[in-house]
Amino acid sequence: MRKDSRLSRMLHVLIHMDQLDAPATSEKIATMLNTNPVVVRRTMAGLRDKGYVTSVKGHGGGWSLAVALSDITLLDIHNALGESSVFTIGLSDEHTSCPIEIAVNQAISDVLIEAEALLLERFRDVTLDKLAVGFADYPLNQQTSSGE
Amino acid sequence: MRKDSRLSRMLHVLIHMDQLDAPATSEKIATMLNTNPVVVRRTMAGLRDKGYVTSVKGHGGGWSLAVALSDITLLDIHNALGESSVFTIGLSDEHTSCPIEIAVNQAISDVLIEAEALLLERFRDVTLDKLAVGFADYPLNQQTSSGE
DNA sequence: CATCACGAAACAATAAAAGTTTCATGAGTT
DNA sequence: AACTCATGAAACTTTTATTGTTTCGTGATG
Ligand code: FES
Ligand code: FES
Repeated sequence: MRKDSRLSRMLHVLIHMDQLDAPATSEKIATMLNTNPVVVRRTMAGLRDKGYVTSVKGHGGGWSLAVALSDITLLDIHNALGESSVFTIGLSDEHTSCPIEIAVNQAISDVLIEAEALLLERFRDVTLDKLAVGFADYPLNQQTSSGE
Repeated sequence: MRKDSRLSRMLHVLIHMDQLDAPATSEKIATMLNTNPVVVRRTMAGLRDKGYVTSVKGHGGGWSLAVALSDITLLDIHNALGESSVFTIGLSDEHTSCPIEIAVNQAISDVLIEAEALLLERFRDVTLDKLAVGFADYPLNQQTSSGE
């Protein structure tokens, strides 16, 4: 089952951004993530809509943090990415009037809801500044001539 | 993100199978699930390997429950299906030596592990006989002339 | 006014899961 | 023994969500 690493990647980016003076361009972020600028814009758009980052066009433009890392939680970013569900597990819907299917789906659903609630609760407890430790000199804008 | 409804479907099938006298063929199960026999065999193979069902070739062959529903838990079936992870959320691995990526992944991983542990614990608490209620007359081998 | 960088939309490539086809084998039936 | 039914296994095709790409428009800087 395919994994969605956007949360991990965006957190990584945001924390690096906090160490920058100038905005980070989509191009630069894309290089850092081994992807391309359009994908970066697509993903960051959700964060901008929620007000966590701002984007500026033109010369010297790019992406900047709009709020302090201490005011952003994992849950904030998770929500901003608009992921439907955190689980790979889904329910069947072929026999919606079959009492057995109903009972089975109810049982699974109960568990998923409880587990997701715990997960979101934990995500809400972690602010990004707690993760910005020991960064030393791994800035986003550093020219890594000797790659990776 | 794609959903995996195999757990829900297999539970449904197993409970219906419990109400049958004769083995259920892959063909019959496939019809019930709006899929095809090979997919059914592929999925049920995992359950057979763990001993929850048996398969018999030839005339009158097919799939049968090997143990009582009360001796099978949601966790058993979940494990038998061999799903790697229950989450759509993955970790990044582009900069494995970057302390920020490490911290981010650690934080996410901690939460996922805790949430998955809760989920598996709950799955272990539910035996299939608890779901086999009010089935009335929806047998797997019933000829539904007036479809679905 | 030239360049930079985002925004948006359309399109192509990728990859995982599901679906399909084919053949072999074993188990009952006649 | 011959026939039919049903699983097992392997190779292949289709589907679909996501990612990646291309192109053009717009605003901002110098
Ligand atoms: S399968 Fe449960 S009733 Fe059609
Ligand atoms: S990005 Fe965190 S260091 Fe290369």
